[in-house]
Amino acid sequence: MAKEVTKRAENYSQWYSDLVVKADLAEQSAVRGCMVIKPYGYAIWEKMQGVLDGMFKETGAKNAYFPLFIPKSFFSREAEHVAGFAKECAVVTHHRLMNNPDGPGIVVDPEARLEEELIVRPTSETIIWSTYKNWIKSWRDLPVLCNQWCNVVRWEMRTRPFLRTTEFLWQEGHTAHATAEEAEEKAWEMVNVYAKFARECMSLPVIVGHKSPNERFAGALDTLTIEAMMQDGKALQSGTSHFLGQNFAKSFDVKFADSEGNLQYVWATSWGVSTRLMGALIMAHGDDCGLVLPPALAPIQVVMVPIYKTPEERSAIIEKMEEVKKGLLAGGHSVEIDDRDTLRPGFKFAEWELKGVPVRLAIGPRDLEGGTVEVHRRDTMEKQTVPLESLVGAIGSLLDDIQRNIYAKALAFRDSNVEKCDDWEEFKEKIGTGKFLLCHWDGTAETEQKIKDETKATIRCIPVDSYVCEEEGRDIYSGKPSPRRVVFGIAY
RNA sequence: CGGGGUGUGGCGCAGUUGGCUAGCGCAUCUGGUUUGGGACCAGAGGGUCGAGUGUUCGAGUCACUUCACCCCGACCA
Repeated sequence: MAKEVTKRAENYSQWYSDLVVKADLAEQSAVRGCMVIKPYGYAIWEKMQGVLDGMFKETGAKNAYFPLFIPKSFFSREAEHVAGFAKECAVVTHHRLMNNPDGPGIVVDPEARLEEELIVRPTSETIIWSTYKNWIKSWRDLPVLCNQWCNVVRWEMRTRPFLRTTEFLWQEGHTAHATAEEAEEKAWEMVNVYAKFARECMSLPVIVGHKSPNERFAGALDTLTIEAMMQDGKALQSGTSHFLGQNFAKSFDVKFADSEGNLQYVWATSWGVSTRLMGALIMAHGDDCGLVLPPALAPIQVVMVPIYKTPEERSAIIEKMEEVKKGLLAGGHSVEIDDRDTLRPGFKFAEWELKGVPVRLAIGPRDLEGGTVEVHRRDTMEKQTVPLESLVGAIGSLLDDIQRNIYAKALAFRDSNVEKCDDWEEFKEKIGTGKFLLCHWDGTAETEQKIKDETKATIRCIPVDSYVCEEEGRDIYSGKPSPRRVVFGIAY
């Protein structure tokens, strides 16, 4: 039996297809780089959506929806933006199919060619700004704060489950402001919303910072990011917030009359997070037994597994469990009783562990007699026996503790893999071993590019709230002066 | 698009220098015993070996062609 367990552990240490598929989160479909998100995986996404949506509303944003198809001509307006996306777009050229006149099957009707091709949105800046043009006339119309939950398509050359799929679900916020200061402040507000969400809900320690010019969003003046470290030491850009300046306003001619009657271009931001966060969750917390979900995002927080021999015992235990469930539901926890009669307890234990359920309760004849419950926590895999009467309170604080512990564990891991580095030879040696290196950088794109070419490492961010190091030094590569250290890492 | 790899029951794989009836594990179905950490025994069903062409008395195995997928790179959230 020990052999069997070892074999499984080897399988699950492969983070992508194996863990994800076997964890019942997703199956890769036959379509290139697309994903089926199964109900359990989708439930996690819905949880994320719910929390984030609430946080957005607190900032004053409102949800809206814009079309999936964007006329090609919209893309010709913002040159820099298009250069960043045009290479990877799906294009609709026809609107009808017909029976194949030369044989069996269906073909595209050549008569049904579109006058103007439609682009399946890779992001919605162009269509949203075309719309904002009509919404914004006066300073009284500002700010405009819209968010959209939708899917987008980017025809990437290389895909990875959850991290870079051809089609993905996301949220994109687009705001318009009267002043640069207000827009910039909004960009910061939103990156901080993401950071708070990552840290408090996902138990994911992230570094907030600026992107270097090379890594900036196409068309942005400044890109703010939250960067996370996965368990292999690689970096994952988990969310971004862009200060777009007046680039889009100028390209789409969005002007407003200020309080003195002067026409001005608006100032813009955009911000988004995607189903990539699901990948972050899996890779940051998962272990050899499967997923480890933070209680705040777990679709099921507590699962109950009955242990019995006879039908009489079974009904008595299930009855007791229903009672316990009521108490837990009243305490605000999501609970499921696994009353499947065809599976043995050990199998169920393993299955729920795979799904990452934070807490498992087992009740058997012994517990029934003694008025106790066996409580198992997923993060540490520890078991303890708790008296029934104090269970609800115990579960509440246990869930809080798990939420904190997962964060602490991830933070400790990251801290132990971030170090300062001032020597180029040492940099080359260490960067491939799964570390973030805090190094001096001369601020030029050329140096960054050279470092990338030689080591695959990029500047993950210029940090503003963790690992901030404002000290004079010399660039790790060029030796030129540098005012501060930045975070280098190998990214997904 | 370059470099490498893999295609054999639902899943994961073995299959020798070509050889006769294509195997194994998991899963499934039936019956029984089990049930506090992924049960066991007995039996059963399920495959035109990715596709095509060729070599051969004979091809899962060799050659060529083609398709699909995976990994590495360029691109990227």
